[in-house]
Amino acid sequence: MKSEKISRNTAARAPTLEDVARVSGLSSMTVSRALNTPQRVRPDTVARVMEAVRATGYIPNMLAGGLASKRSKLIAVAVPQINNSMFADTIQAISDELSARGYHMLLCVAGYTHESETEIVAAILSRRPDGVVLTGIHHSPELKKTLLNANIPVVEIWDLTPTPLDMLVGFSHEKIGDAIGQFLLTKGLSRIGMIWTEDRRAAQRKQGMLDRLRQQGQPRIDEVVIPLPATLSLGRQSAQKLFSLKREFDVLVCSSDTLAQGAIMEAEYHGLRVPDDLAVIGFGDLDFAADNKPAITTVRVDRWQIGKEAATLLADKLAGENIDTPIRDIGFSLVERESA
Amino acid sequence: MKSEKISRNTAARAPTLEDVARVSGLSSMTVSRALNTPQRVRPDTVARVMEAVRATGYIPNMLAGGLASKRSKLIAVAVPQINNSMFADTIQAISDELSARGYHMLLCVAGYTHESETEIVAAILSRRPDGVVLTGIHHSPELKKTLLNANIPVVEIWDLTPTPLDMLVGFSHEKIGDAIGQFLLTKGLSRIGMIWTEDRRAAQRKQGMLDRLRQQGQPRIDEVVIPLPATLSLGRQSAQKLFSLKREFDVLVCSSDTLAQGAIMEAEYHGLRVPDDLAVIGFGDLDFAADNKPAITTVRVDRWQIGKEAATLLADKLAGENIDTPIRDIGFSLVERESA
DNA sequence: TTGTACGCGTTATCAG
DNA sequence: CTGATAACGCGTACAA
Repeated sequence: MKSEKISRNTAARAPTLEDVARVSGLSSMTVSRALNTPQRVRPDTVARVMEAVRATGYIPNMLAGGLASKRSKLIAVAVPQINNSMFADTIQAISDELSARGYHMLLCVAGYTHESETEIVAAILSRRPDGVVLTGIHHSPELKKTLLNANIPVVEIWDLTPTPLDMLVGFSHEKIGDAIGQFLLTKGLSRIGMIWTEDRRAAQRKQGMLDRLRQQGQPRIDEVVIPLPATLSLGRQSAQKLFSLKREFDVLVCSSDTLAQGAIMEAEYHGLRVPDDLAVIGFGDLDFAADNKPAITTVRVDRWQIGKEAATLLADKLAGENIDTPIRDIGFSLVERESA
Repeated sequence: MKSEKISRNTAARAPTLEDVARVSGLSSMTVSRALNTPQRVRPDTVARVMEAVRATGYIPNMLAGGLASKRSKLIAVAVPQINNSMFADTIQAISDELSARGYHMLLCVAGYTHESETEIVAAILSRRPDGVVLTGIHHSPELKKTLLNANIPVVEIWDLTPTPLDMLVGFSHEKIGDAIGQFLLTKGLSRIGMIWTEDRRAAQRKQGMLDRLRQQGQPRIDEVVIPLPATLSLGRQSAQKLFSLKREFDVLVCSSDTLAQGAIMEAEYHGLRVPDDLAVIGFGDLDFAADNKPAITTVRVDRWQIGKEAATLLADKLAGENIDTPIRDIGFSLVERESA
């Protein structure tokens, strides 16, 4: 018995609530309360507890706490990619807002496929997060079932649908495509080159654009499809491919500002003046778009706001507040600058 | 008693190991083994378990598992910022490697101050992560004590020191500064403008550069200091400020490629040809650097590799492997391209 | 190969 | 306001 104690001590077992209780001469339950709901404990008792916490170097064990209380104070966030300028601000905003609300963020890369997302989310749920943020609205049936079954708040982001799993913060990619199409029509830009990434949301924007353009007859479009993530290099290469077609272009429409920046660079390299000889349109209003030379005409979406609202929705709902508008369309704006 | 059971059922309580055991007609312990160490269970028993798992929709509870086993399968990662191109690739690499090794990533924004990092890490430890990744090597004494006390593997990244807390993957900022200084000397670029962010690692690079330059006499340097994160816009503005000094510059040295890109843009806007009239140097070799026009002369560091090695070190150590080289200097290379 | 007993560290609940 | 007791769901250690 005695040797056991000694070995335990030498193993430097992390102090527990029990240890703090012993040192402070209180029960572990009182210590727990002093830490979590100090207003329900006499101030001087709280002080005694705090003193003992310092003395022991106690650090709460949220695994145990979460198990007992069924609240993990964890929010799981699934994104297709982390090193993608499009999502980085959103993730940062989620993280900031969550930590202000006392939550931690479990960040998972779900990729762009149904399969991986489904597996990832199943794995995620084993952490018993209090809430989940999912990128996009297209999920496998199993995913939906699993998530509904888990019975925790979910926010889908970066897209729009009248029928979200639970809550949603995003915008309509179709409408953005439509707006771009309208813009092209208005400007009389009919010989179109597209530099487009493969993901589903980009595809929706493309569809919206085509739908609009086809109202005025069949548009002439040449397209280069590229894998994610979009880079300046891919933008240049793709523009190069388009130019090598030896066809005249009025405009290059790109699925991200990064690609647009590359396309502009390549155009100028080929002696084309932007926008006089060739217009270029991007998407995202990334931080360089406004200051690029020429400044990039693009579609602005408030990536930061998406994250902030998503986190706020979750935290509010978990705080028991009533969510009157679980669907938040944060909209977008076509920002006409120099490049088109 | 009976009503309790019913209420529990209607409350749709998540199925537990016990439930799976009941359905499969086995003990919960066997189910646990079938799930975690299937090789120690008869194949047909495993099959029965899997069947029951499907039937019940069981999802393991890692809070309970972690509490019992003292292994959370969680790695906490603290970075100053998420939406910072410098760290994004590293984070992505950590995430990828960790998930391949069966770990999840708790991502925390620690900011650039000691205080916040210390608090963050204390909060982190309450999740009982199996390991921690910290950005940088300068930590508060309390942080070190807390971390050492937690007795878990730690990897510090993005910097170099002979005395890490535990393990380390990074490179020497001083040496990079030295290399840049040497480059300037070799090229005869003596009228220097600096566009520099405020963070500590950038300061180290600056110091290294100055030390080298001073070996050849007192260099003439004008500097614009900017807050993080670095943006193209800040690069342009800073260059503008420098130009407004009405002094002649041979070179603009920037603490990141993003700033360099902006500086180049602003220089060209002022009718200066890069590098003929003015050289520009960046840092990071971000994905646009090589394809910028002119291509940016910069210092390449393998941000991806940092993340991959950091995660591997942790996972290896946690797997009980012996780590012979806990300090990994991944080095850097000065990439001379068009801008300088 | 499978099962039993117990403990992990905390919180909910109810009693004082 | 404080304390005793019983979960929470799982894995360790040992027994069968």
